[in-house]
Amino acid sequence: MTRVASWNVNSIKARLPHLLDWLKTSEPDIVCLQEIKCLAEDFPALELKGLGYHVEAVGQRSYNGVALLSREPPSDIRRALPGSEGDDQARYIEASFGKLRVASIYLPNGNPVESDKYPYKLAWMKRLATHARALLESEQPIVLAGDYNVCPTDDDVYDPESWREDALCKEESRAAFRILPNLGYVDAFRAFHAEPHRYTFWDYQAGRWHRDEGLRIDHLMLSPQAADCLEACEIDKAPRGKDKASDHTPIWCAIGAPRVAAVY
DNA sequence: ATGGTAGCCTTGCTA
Repeated sequence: MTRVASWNVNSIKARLPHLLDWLKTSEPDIVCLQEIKCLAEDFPALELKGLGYHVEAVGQRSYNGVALLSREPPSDIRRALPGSEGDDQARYIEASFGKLRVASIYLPNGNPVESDKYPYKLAWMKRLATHARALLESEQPIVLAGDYNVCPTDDDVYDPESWREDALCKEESRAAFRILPNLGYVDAFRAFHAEPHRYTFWDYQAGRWHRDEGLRIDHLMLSPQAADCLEACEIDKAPRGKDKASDHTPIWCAIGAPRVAAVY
């Protein structure tokens, strides 16, 4: 059984104590981090190696940045989406851990929608979908994990009307996200939880956490071969309630041993 | 009551 988690930490340096605590109590096998907000060379790798994790990061100064932590050493590391030539934003890393392929994704926010950030988001999502489709040809278990900056439906938003024209909820964003399930990827959280108003992000402002007014924007999207072995998926709200918390909280899933392969 | 918070360093920008 392999446990894969995703957590937008909103600065790895500011969140290192919380991350170390959470790793000790939750013991995930693979962790996908987003918004590390530092250069890869400044990532606090020694502290994580002390807990037995391998570290691979794609960073940039101040903004963005993604990383993979893993018990098993990674192989075949990809550090950008195909077609990202000339795009220096650190938003994608992907690697293999045995037969499992895992990506840590920090999808562009896209606000304000009148700016060039929104077409950048949609173009980035198109590149992600094209790559996600190509990955399926391997017929292997795949987890595309991360901060997608998309609320898939109104059930994933505390106040859908006020968010309807936001880049996280606009219909173009939702349609671009739906390409993944339409290709065959499974939203691991929704495989177990049909109830509305389950969130992974609560804004720092306006008491959103204390009112439980959040968004579900962090997703674990599983290829059919991974979904076949999916045993659990949960949002761990505890880290969001701590002092000096990230505005996101971890989501994780458990993937069991492969079952008997289909025979034709 | 048109704000509020957090993190980076570019004390404005991003979210």
